[in-house]
Amino acid sequence: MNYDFLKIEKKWQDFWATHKTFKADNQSDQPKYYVLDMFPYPSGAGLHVGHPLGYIASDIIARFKRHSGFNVLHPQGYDSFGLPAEQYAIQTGQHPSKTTTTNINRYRQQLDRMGFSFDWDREVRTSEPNYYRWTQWIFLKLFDSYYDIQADKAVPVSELILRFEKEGNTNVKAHSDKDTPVFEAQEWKAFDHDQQQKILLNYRLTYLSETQVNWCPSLGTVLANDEIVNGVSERGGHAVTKKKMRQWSMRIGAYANRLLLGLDALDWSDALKEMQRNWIGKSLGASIYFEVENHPEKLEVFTTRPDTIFGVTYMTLAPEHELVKKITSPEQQKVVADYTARVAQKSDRERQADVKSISGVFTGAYALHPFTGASLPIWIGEYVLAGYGTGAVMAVPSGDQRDFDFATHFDLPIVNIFHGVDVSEAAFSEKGNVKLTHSDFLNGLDHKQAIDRVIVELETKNCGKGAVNFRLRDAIFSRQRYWGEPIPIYFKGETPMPLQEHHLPLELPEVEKYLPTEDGNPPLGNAKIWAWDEAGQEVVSVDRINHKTVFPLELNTMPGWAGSSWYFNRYIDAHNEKQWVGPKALDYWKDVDFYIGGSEHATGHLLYSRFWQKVLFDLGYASTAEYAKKLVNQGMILGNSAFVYRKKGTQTFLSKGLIGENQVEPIHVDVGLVNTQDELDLEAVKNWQKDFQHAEFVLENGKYIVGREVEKMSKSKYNVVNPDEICDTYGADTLRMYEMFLGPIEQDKPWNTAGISGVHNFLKKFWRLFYQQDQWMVNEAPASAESLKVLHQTIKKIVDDIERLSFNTCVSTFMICINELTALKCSNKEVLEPLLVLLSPFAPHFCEELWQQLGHTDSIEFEPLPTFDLGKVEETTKEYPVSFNGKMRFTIKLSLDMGVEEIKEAVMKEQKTQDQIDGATPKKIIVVPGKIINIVI
RNA sequence: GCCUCGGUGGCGGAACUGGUAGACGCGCUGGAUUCAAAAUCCAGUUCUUUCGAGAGUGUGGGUUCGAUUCCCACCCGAGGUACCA
Repeated sequence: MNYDFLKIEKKWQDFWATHKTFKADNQSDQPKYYVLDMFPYPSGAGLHVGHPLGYIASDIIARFKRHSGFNVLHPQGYDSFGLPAEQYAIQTGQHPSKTTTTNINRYRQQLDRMGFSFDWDREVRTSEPNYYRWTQWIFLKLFDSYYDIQADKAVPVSELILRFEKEGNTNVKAHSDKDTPVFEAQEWKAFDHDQQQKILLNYRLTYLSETQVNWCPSLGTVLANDEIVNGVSERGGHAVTKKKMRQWSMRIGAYANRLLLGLDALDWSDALKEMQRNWIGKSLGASIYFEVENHPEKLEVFTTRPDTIFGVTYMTLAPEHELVKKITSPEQQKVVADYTARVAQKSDRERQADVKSISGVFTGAYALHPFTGASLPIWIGEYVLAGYGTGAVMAVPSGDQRDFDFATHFDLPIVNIFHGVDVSEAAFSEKGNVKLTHSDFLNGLDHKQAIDRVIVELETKNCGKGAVNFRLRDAIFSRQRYWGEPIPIYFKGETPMPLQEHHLPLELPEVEKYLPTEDGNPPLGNAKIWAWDEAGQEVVSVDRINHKTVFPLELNTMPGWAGSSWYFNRYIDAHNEKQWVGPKALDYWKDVDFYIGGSEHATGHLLYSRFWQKVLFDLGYASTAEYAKKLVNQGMILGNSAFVYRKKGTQTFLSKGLIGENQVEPIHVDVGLVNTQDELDLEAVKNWQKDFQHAEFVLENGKYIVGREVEKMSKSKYNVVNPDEICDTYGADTLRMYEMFLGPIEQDKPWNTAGISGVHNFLKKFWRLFYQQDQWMVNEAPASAESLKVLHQTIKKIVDDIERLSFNTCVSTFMICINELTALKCSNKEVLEPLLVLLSPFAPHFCEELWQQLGHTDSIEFEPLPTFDLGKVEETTKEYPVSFNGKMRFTIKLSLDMGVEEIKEAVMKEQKTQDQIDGATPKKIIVVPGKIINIVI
């Protein structure tokens, strides 16, 4: 019997599906283990060999843990709301749900072929009402909560209202909008409903506000900071500008510190934790309030260098700063207006592009130095960002290079406050031991001492305080798109009103057009039935809005990250109709034990989901404050692009070796047209694209050899390798093992189909220990000592390596094992049976089949892992290398249980007989038990 | 610029806490088998070499009896981030 992988793999995939082998129970006496993959967005392109890398690794863990006696939860689903489906809908008019379903079916087919042990009964799709109902429910929970700074957690708004009724808001310490008014209990009670709601909105964890947003005209939507890369949209690379819009936001800023502190306890890669830390961007410093001459307003700045306060010679505001309009002197009105208008027109990209050119304008107003009372001109400068700190800086040209450059450019004064430092050429921004000068009460103090002192002084004078600032901004939550979760809110005038829990799901309405409306409303503005009848408690026709109980519903939808911020919880109890997750199921599964996915989600999904988890934890719904204590980032599998070389301006293509001095342009050709020797199939390439039909190929040694380059796998580079094709030619088990064999899981590595034969041969070799020319080889005779030693060494190594996620060395270990057993002609059941169990996480179909051939009737999946016997692995004696001054001279066979002194004695004896060193006396002998003996002469 | 990770044969990579560097696989070379091929098996494969040996893990230093591994400086690559005050 041959190794017929196609037949075997089909057989076992069907078996697992019909027997629901991987269905996990929410109740068990076994310990639980939750293995999670980042769920895919089902794109139209299908999977390439890079996609399953993480799924293979997590599947190995899941299967390994089942063998180790765990009740394993290993679910999978689809993040199925998103932009590509909607853009396809705009082009074709096809409903996105239709294309989404098609794509999901294709994904499922491809996933099934690879033999993953997913519990598909728990599948979630974020675009299904029975799922997004709970996404909306979480939105309502956020709407109904505020962040209490004293309790350091989210608390229901009902408690906030009780406090307002009792004592107003003067003593309430909570994260809230800056412009929240101060009121007493009496005043609160006197407010009407709308006024009260408006104030409460300033506290809610999700709130409406007029904010500067990143507006992408091409996509017709706002974008969150993490959706913008290098000043253009992450998707499509379109320009992004600033715009003021009334938008829903999430008060993630309230959690900045906890999100930062929580990282320490997580078993995530340092790189990823560092990315989140930088993104959160905590800095320590001070807030300082400057009086403005002849104006009641105060100018607040944040600085990390309050110690340089006496070096301040002017102030700079961001062009968007709200005080700009108020304080600009009449003479300066025009230049200031021109300047701010010019800056507003620039896109983020343009603004980032000319970071080096200095621009700015004087407002005509002056601020007063809090200690010296000196007049400080207030300027506007592009280099000050509206979004960071207060959007205003105190400029210290001697201590900050940007301030220095600005001052030099506009001829503003520079005061040197650093003793013995020359600041004529550049600012001194080090925080070393240099003492301050020209700094009044700070004279003679160093950086650290001065900061402490000046904060005390600021606080006594009531013009500043020590402060912490975070770079992390609140996350804009509204998207002007169709294919996303509707926000469960309707409007009574200006006041947003939440739907009640029992009204959910608020289902996405049908629309005729998926584009925004002509008056700029989001696509939901096209829906005919999209108003809320308060009396009937139902969604009704928009025509009825003038009726007194019928109100418009929110037209924006939620962003892509909403559904993915909690899906891992839903898997735990995916069919619960009454709750987001049932407490009993949650209590059993709790959190994710092993999470795997790409590091590109560091500042998006992985931050937002931690935020939501903490909110849900504070409110008593989630079981832990961090849902994934262990996270692994799989690397990318890169494509091995193939190039042909066209002689400039001709249709002549030169084989790689013939390029020489010729001017050529490299052109991508499909990697499927090239064999493992880099030889191009000329007939196939002519049929592949019209451009090549009349091409002339110049060959070397009768062949056209292509050039190779490693790049990201992508359709446009024609370097995509389809896993289905690999499964057809080599089988899923080979593909699984080969992907693991390519290199460390966390590392990027190039795909090379040529290398796969090594892994495939391994499986064939292993098969031959069972069958040779149709003859069943397995015998029940006791195995030889050598065979048992090979077995036990293998078990030990594999178990160790899986634990440290070194899957590539696991594959090598299996290969060595089978090579040795083949050499020993070992076909003993005693050896092969445990090996099958050990190998089955890697090559599950292969092992199930042979397991059955060995006479078992149940799946190998729950077979306990074989244990190793150290006595069989270790020998009682061992060859020790003996080196002299680190150089190896001879080996000596010693008993393992010898003590260090005994070993030394034996070595000395041996050394004398060998007469290796010419009469020298050893200074010392170093013995590392089990490893090496070194003699120092 | 700053932060993080990495740099080992022709290639992917191994060497886990300092202990015989290059496991395993690809590729390549030679051989067996075959009419031939495929498949399979065996041997060799870091470089240099006067065949004694010598050099060798990005470069230069250091610690150590001993360094791919630890320390310092630098070079290169990847990812993140950036007028962040």
